[in-house]
Amino acid sequence: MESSNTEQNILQAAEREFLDKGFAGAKTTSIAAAAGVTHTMLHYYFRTKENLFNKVYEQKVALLAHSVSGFMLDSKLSLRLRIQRGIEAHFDFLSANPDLPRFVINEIISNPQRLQNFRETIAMATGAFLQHFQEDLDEAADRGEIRRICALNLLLDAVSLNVFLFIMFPIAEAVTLPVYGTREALLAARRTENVQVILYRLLPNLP
Amino acid sequence: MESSNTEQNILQAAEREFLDKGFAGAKTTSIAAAAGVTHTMLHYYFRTKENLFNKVYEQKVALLAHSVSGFMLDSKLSLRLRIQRGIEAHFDFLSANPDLPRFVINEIISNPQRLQNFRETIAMATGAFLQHFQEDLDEAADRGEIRRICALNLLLDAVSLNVFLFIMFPIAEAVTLPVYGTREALLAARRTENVQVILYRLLPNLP
DNA sequence: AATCTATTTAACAATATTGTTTAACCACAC
DNA sequence: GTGTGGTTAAACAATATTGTTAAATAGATT
Repeated sequence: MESSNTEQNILQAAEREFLDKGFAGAKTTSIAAAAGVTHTMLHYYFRTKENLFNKVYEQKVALLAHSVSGFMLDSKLSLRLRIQRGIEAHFDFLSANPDLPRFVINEIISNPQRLQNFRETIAMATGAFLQHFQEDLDEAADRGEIRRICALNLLLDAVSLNVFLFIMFPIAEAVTLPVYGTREALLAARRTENVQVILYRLLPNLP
Repeated sequence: MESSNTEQNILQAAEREFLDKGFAGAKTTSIAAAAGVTHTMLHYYFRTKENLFNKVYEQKVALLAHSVSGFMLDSKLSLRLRIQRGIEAHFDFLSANPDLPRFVINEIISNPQRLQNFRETIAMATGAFLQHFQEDLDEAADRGEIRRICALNLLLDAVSLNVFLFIMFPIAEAVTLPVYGTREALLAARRTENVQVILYRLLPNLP
């Protein structure tokens, strides 16, 4: 018996289907077919489509939340280097999970109730991080290492630069393919550029 | 008789519904109800759901394509000022059409065929713009007014910063509300910040 | 051997959704 | 007045989709 195997197959097929087509666009029959199991088995394991979706969704929300923690490398490196590494880690995470942000936001849009459930959680988690991050920024600014800046703005800048590419990938690829040629070249170029943008943003005015 | 009025009512209701829920999530009955007309009328005017969707979609793709042209202000202003105005115009356009990018990309993801139809169109239109823009950038760099930069990178930087906020608005709002308080304050802050990021990116190294 | 679980096949029920048809109504134009 | 086109209402057909059920099989567990 490959019990957990079948369950995993269904979950993986469901993940692919939900990510591509959203909740409404995904069909349980199509998921079952993609998973190589019968329609009956899908309901046997998950009873309802909603149930199956929630399993996938919770897992993905947790992943997305985790992705922000990539910014919090509290090493002994310089602040600038820490920020650089944080952005690169975030970018690499998105490379491995390219349609995660679109999936999560789409479900929130079509079902706003979902956001309410963890609205406060978000505010608290990021609030704590931002407060600490702001202190680091201010201290570095006091030492003249960086330009003075609002931590929230810096965070949004970095996340915007990184996430946009993956959310709009097909369009971005269509626009950039004549220049970069390959997908890999595009990713490499943007990974570098995003870091540069933030570093220039932080570069202090020379005296 | 309010013939054109009914048709417009349907189109507007369809737009709202398609933008919120996507093609699969939108229901013709729900659209008809929202438009205040009968189920029959919707089919009388548009025959099929697909038909109605295409009307909305084509209109939105045209809008999105048009939005890039906001960057091309060929005035006699300095390059830096032209870029600043272009970004602001783009941001304001997105403020007025906040879910346009998500709508267009979602449909492309769930129906990749759509992209093929205007893949070359995109490449050509942006290609022409980028070539001209790159010349302007190079000349300004020669004069020492800005840092030398790839036009495509600059375009992606600006568009990323602007578009991300609107695509992820509910999440961004949840994160930033404790800091900015209101939606308007958030928008104003990001509008300014996005321009700043690009201007710092362009700031030449002092000699 | 008896039992339990995973599995397939097949048929079925319930509902939602898209799309059509018909009959009737009303206003306006000719 | 007659006809035309927009409109409603109601019923209907066709299909898709979700979900359930029953019967049979086979491996593993007891």
